[in-house]
Amino acid sequence: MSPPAARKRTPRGGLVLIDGNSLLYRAFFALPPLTNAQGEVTNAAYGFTTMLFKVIDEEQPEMIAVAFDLPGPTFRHEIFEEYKATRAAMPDELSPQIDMAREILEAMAIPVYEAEGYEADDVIGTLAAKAEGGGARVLIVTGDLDELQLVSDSVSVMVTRRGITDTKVYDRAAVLERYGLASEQLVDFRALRGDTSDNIPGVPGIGDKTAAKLIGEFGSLEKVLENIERVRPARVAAALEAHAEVARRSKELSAIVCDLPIEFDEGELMLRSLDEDRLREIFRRLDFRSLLRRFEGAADVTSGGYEVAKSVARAKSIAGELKGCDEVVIHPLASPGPSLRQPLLGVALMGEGEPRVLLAERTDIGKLLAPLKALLESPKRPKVGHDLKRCALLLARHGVSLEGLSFDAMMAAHLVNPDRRAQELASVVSDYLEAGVPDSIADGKPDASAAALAVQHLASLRRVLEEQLSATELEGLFRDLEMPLISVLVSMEQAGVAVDCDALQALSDKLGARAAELEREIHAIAGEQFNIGSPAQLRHILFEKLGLPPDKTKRTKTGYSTAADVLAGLSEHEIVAKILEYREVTKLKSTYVDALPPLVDPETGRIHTSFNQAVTATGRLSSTSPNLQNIPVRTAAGMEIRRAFVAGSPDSVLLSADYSQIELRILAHITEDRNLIDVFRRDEDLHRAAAMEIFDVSPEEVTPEMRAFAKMVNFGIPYGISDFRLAREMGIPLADARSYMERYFAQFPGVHEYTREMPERARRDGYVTTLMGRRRPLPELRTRAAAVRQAAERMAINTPMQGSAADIIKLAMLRVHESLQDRGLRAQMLLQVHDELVLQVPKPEVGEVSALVAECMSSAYELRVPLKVDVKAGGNWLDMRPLS
DNA sequence: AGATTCACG
DNA sequence: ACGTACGTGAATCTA
Repeated sequence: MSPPAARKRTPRGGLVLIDGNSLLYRAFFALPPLTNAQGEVTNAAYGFTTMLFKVIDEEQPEMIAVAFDLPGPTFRHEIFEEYKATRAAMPDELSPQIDMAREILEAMAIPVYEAEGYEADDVIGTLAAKAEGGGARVLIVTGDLDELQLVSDSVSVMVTRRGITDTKVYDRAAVLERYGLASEQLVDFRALRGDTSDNIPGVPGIGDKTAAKLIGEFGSLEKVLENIERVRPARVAAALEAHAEVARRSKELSAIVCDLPIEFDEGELMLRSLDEDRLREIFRRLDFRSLLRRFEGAADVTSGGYEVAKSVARAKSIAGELKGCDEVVIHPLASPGPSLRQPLLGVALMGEGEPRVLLAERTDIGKLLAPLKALLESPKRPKVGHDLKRCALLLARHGVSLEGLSFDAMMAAHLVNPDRRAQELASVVSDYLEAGVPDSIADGKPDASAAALAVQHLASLRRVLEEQLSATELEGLFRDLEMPLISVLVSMEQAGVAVDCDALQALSDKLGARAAELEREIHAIAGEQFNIGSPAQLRHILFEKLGLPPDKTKRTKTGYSTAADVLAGLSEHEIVAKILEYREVTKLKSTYVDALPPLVDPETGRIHTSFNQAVTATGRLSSTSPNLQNIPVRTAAGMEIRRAFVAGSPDSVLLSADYSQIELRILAHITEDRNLIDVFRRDEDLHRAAAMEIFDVSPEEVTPEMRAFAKMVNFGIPYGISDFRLAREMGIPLADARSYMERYFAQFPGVHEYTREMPERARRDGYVTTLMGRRRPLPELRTRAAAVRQAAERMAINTPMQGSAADIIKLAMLRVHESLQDRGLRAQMLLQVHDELVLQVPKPEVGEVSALVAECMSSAYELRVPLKVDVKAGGNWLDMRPLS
């Protein structure tokens, strides 16, 4: 990298304006508290300076300036005393860093502007307006989204996102995409919505959505207020009416002043040569080593003992080196986030020597990876990493299909301790290695030194965790189940699932209309406008205004519960049913119908969920962004959503295969309960059979109520249900529930023994295990606090069942995936929903695939009872017909 | 950020 | 004496 002194000046380079305070604040909170040799904290000054160089390097501006706030009140405090009143005072470690930054700017010959009684953004707004008037292009750099209001045809705004180096540049189009508004309307938007960080009040009850909708519809705050009678819903209109003055004042506070009396002197703004000697002195004093290197000649090999490679030539020689190694540690450099949409900025690799960091700076990452493609794709060259699924997905976007996944530290750490949610690299390292770790490592921040450190740590982690796996007899599960499953999940996530957005749009309109209608009716009954979505306001209406008797046994921390089951049992009052329907409709609309279409990948036209393999304490997968494991199915309205999940091509169908009562079959297997085993072997109706036992009646005498009761017992057992809860759910006396449970246990003695013995055994062992040896420590079983201990006892009962089911379907997934490949079928697994697999299948393959999937699933693991699988197929996830 | 509610197995 | 069914993820309200 060339020192900035040698930078070229492009004639049309434009003006860069930097919000000094905002960037320093961002850097201060984003970076670990770095200190120099004297113990002074320097993180903010360091981050600010890095950012400054980055912008100069990348933008090559012709002119540049930095604006700062001055201490003391501003004109905004005169308008509104409380302005920024909630803001904490500047941290002690930050203020001296502002002086450091000023000193660096002086050495770099960059002018600083400030104005008494105004903030840095007013100064920036003024300079931007003047520069724009003179025909210059302007780029504003800040950490403050409020400055987006300054975006225009020739002014764009670069905002920091996570950390400081991850930024996004907003032009008019980007503002419109994010807010659905023109930049000029953002002031109006903020006036309505308010801003807690600046303590700008806004209108109570109006959030992002409503504010954007109103401004989009009417154009400006003034237009909204003029047309207040046209504002719907009435609740919002009332709020506007009551707080119109606040909104007007909020607008005044929010608007950046663009006409301060500041002289605009092009000569002063021109980017000039910096004072290298002085800068070197400052950087040395502050211990800014990586910045110092810029002035000490180009050195690719760093002092940290790793090499940064930015050229294809170096990539080739690294590929040569790594060929001689048994295995390769690999760690991607990318910003955190959904892997399929993240750009890959580099890759750290380590064989037997020092780490090598491929960094895509001027060369496309695909070109850098090309020499390593064979190595990365070879199943015979084992790969070690952390979250290899993410790594594989990032590489796949550049045409590299990572194979030979051998050791994933995230997965290993999860198996060793599944109750620990945070499996980020940094926390795994700090748990298992005696090494302090800067947060930057796990964040996967595009930082070469962090990535180099990461691969070094991974090599050590691998040894430590392997020992732990072996000590807990988890190697088999790790090696033969979880590691191979990673590639299967990669292929499922890449495939994605097709969604009919038109159908969802139509459904959204329908649900929106219904919600509005219900809202009107509920307000009419209540006799006032209120936010039905606010439990606090709802409580007030139901229990105080309407005087409904609350269920005093159902209290939350903030008052009486208004959860659906409580509400349903509350009263016959007509408002209750309407509230329940309102809840259902708004839930479906916001969580699914409106949330799914924006998640469709523009490149594939499909939704790509992320399956997390290292989250649940029982070994299940989980699914995020979006969660496709909780798509509605239970209600009529919910089913419409499932119908929008489609095969994606006219010559394919969706095929769904699910295990029938897998957890209870596992229970039969574990307990060896004669009666339960027989029920499953004879493929009887389990709930009917249980009802016959409980009520001592013949098959024909079982009434629907009896069956429903037995069903509840059957489903409750795996959770360790209490007689108390059973009585309440069923609305029967406790004594009755108790005697029915006794009858149930008398007929299924093995089950009874299991529910008594399992917690006891687990207390002795300290953990429970699943059929395939997955382990969950339950130290709470030894605590004296009854509630805590009993909760752990229920986990001891539930985890072997839920966890074994997870083991079995994971094994089935491996076999399905492999069988499809072996047979050269085009069918593709898309989703796993705990006991169900969903595939997309070309129509000609349906017969073969259906048989294959059923076979793989039912023979995945041999139990004392058959594993029954039901297979269905159809054009969407709802309308499916049974196969097999 | 935490609490509440509710979607799924 | 104590609380009362396991495991998740997401949207929304509130402080």
